[in-house]
Formats: sequence, C-alpha cells, structure tokens
Amino acid sequence: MDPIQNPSDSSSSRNRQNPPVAAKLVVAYVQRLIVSGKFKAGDKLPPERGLAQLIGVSRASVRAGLQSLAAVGVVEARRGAGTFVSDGPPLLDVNPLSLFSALHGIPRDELFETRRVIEIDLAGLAAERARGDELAVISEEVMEMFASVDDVHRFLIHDIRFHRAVAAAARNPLLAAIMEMVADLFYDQRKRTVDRWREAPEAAEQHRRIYQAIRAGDVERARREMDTHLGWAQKAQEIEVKAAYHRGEGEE
Amino acid sequence: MDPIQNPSDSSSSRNRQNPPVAAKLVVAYVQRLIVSGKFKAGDKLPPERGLAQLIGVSRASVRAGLQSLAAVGVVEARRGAGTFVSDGPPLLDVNPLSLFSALHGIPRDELFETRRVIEIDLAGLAAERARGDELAVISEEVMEMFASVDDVHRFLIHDIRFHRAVAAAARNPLLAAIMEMVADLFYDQRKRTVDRWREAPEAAEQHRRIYQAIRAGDVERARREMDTHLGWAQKAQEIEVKAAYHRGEGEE
DNA sequence: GTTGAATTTTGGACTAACCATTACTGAAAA
DNA sequence: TTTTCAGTAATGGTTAGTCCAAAATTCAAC
Repeated sequence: MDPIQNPSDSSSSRNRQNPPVAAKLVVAYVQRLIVSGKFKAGDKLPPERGLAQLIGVSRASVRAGLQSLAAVGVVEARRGAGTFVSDGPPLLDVNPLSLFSALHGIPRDELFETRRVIEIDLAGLAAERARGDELAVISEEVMEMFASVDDVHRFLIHDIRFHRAVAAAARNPLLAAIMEMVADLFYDQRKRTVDRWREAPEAAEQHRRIYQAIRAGDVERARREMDTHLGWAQKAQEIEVKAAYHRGEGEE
Repeated sequence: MDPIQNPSDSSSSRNRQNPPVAAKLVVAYVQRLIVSGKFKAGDKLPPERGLAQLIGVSRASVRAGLQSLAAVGVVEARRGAGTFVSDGPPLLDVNPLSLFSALHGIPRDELFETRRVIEIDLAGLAAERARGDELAVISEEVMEMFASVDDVHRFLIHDIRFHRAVAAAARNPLLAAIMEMVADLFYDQRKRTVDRWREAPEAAEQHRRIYQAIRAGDVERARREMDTHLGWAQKAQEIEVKAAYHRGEGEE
C-alpha cells in the first residue's frame, strides 16, 4: 500500500490543503495527459481499473475523479464502452449557472445582461468573419423559424441553433461555449413557461435582420440588431413568466 | 459460489426505477432543495450516510452525486465537518475552459479576445455602478501593484485581485464568474513563464488609468482603458512566452 | 469558567464483490 | 466468402462493509 502520497501538487489551480488529496491525483493525471496532448478529443482513456493501477489509487477514487471531470464536461463515460474525452460541445453536465442563479437569487435582467455582453460581440465578430457556408447555416435557421411560427417548440429549437450558428461564425469556440452555458438558462426556462406564443413572427423578423447585418459584414449594425433583439426578448420573457405565474405554474 | 445470480428474483419492490443512472437522483435531490430554498448558501446539508438513507441509494452513490456538485462549485465538503452549500466565491473546481483550450488548441489571441469581450463590458458596468467601498478596493489593489513592482509574484496576485474587484463593482456575479474562469487561463500560464518583469510599472500605470475612469463614472473611457490594457498585456505575454521558449522552458 | 483529553460525527478512501450495457469473438448459416 | 447471431469478455454503475483522519462535541479535571 502507499503509506505516504507525496503531495507534490505542482500543478495549476489553488493548492488546497494537502491532506485530503487522493482523487485529485486522478484529475491531475487525466488533466496532464490531455494538456500534454496524449489524449485528444474523442479518445478513449484507459478503463477505470487500469487507471486505478496506473495512478496507484483505488477504483473508487478513480471514479470520484472522473466524476468531477465529467461534471464539468471534460470527460464522458459510456457504460460498457469506456470513458472518453469529450468531443463536441464542451458543456457542463450539471449546469452550475442554474444553481448559481438559484443560490444567489440572480434577477433575470442580470442574466440577460450577461447574455447581451457576450452575444453582441459574437454578432459583431460574425459580421467580420462569417464565410459563405456559415452564412448559409444561419440563414437556414432563420428560414426554419419562419416556417415554424405556429409550433413554438420547433421554433425554439431553431432559435437556439441560430444563436449557436452565429457563435460558430464568430470563430471563437471559447466564447461560443460560454454563450451556450448562459443561453442554456433561458431556453431551459422558456421550454417550461411558453406553450403558445404570439410573438414568434416578430422574433423571426428580428433574427432575419441580424442575419442580414452579418451577411453585409456590417459590424455595428449586427451588434445593434442583436442588442435590440435581446432587449426585446428580455421583455417578452418577463411577460411570459408573469403570465405563467398567474396561471398558477409558479417558478418551479 | 453462487452459480446462478437469479436475476429473475425481481423483487422489484424498490428496483431501479430507471436503468440508466441512479446517482443523478442525488444531484436532483440536492438541486431541488436548493432551488426550492430549503437549503440556502452556507447551509450544511445532511451527512452522506443520512442522505443515502433519505434518497434510498448507497453512500457511494451519494458521494458520486456530491462530487459532481462539488466539481461545479455548488457544494463544498469539509472533512469531519460536513458538506455545505457553497457560499463565497462560486468557482468551479476544475475550470473546464482550461481543458477546453488544451483540447481544441485555442490560440492565445482567441483567449485574449474572449477576455476582452468580457472585461471591457465589465469595466464599463463598473464605471456605471461602482460605489465608494468598491472603488476603495480597486484603488487599494492599484496601490499594492505600485508597491510591488519589484516582486513579480506579488504583483500578479494584485493584478488578479484588481480585475476581480472591477468585476465585483460591475455587480454582475455571473459575468464575474465567467471572467474568472477565462482569466484563470492567463494567470496560470504567467505564473510559470514570468520570473522577472520589466513592464510592471507600466502595467500598474495602466491599471491606475482604468481605476480613474471607473471612479469618474466615465463608461466609455473605462472601456477604452481596459481595451488598451488588455491589448498591451496580450503583446507583453506573447513576448514573454517566446522568451520562455527560447530559454528552453517550452510550453509544458 | 476554562482547559484539555476522550468521544462522536463526518467526509475520504479502500476492498470486494455484482449488475447492465456495450463491444468483441467465433462458429454456424447463407 | 460473407453474414448472422449467440456467447463471452470488457467496462462503467452500484452496492455493502470497513477503516482512517480531521473536525466538532462532550465532559471531566482543574
């Protein structure tokens, strides 16, 4: 057995108290292999039992470490198959922002403010950088929105995809990931509060304007249209929530 | 040993409700109690053994669930004391963005671009909203920076705190949390690449300018100064990294 | 009343199993 | 030879029990 586990925690992050260190070895281990490039996105990492032996801890600790990595979306476990380095959208499992908002009672407008900060710049960058294929994706989503003004659920899906497509066109995956985290909160809530929606045509129109500004490469206009759209969406959602509340659906 | 496992026993009294996962029950359980307000920030939640019985899963599963919540900073466990709902700075344990950048090979300038998007707005908001005590904290950090231009490590600490103080003054905890995630990437690297640094006085001066703009409530100037500062910092870091590389320290 | 040593509580870790799903292997069928 | 499919191995998910170490609590001694 390992009586002493030399806590040479030279890695990044704040060095917590040394004593309760064991499962963090696993996190550090996997983290190092990812950063050093030995594990790339999509790769399958060694089975838990193997990792346990490699690192010198119990399988339970390996699982604890992998659990942490999975919670922040770095890793993804598939029963029977293995544990893989996350490939696609790097999103958090337990969206911490949602808990965060619940804990600190963040008002809706602060959340919207955050979204505006990020998405306005995203729109501006998209106007600068979008290529033909990226524009095509964006415009398709607008088209689909117009085609589904009567089906709120379907509309929302294309709404999400539109913003995601704009983020992709901005060519900054990091910003895109952040946007998705934040935007998650809203769509999640809207799925519950909205069933009928009279404003869909107006929303589609606003998205169309954003698209045209991006297509024209007009950075300022793209930012402005996105700003307008999000401001409008904020008010719209406030009304929705109030209505839902009055219908007795509350917040839960 | 038992040759046959007799799975047809099917005393499905409390059988697995869902084939997929059961540890998520724990996450859902705690999550619900937080959202519903039964657990507030700082509260101590039931001991693992108790939770296990309450929810009806093994203690190992409880630990798995809490591990996930701890990884995203919702909960905090203190050995011997208990597990508490996170109170103070709500930051992630692992910082997924750091892994994200490693995985997708995000170039430094994209990271800086992200930081600029967020921090410029943060500076603008701070200029709008900062109160006296918040201004005091910011100015103190600038002061400390001037006082430690010869001690790079100490300087960096106050650099971090300055940006954090600005974020606090912007009164948007969500944006602040995001900024910290992104900023982490840089400070983490700089701690390794920088040992001597001739530019500290210039950096301190730039921070001073940002502070004064915020204090004056001049939104546009605050944004401009922050923009300038981050652009300068980006170039400075590029030079540092090259120098470190030439010294043979590489990237790792 | 304060101190300080036992005792209890509680999270951290380990072991040793079993289960459920997925992936793999290889022989029979086409 | 190729396809199919049952059997087997690999692998993550779960459980139970045990021990450890740090923190909190209790309570006797001063």
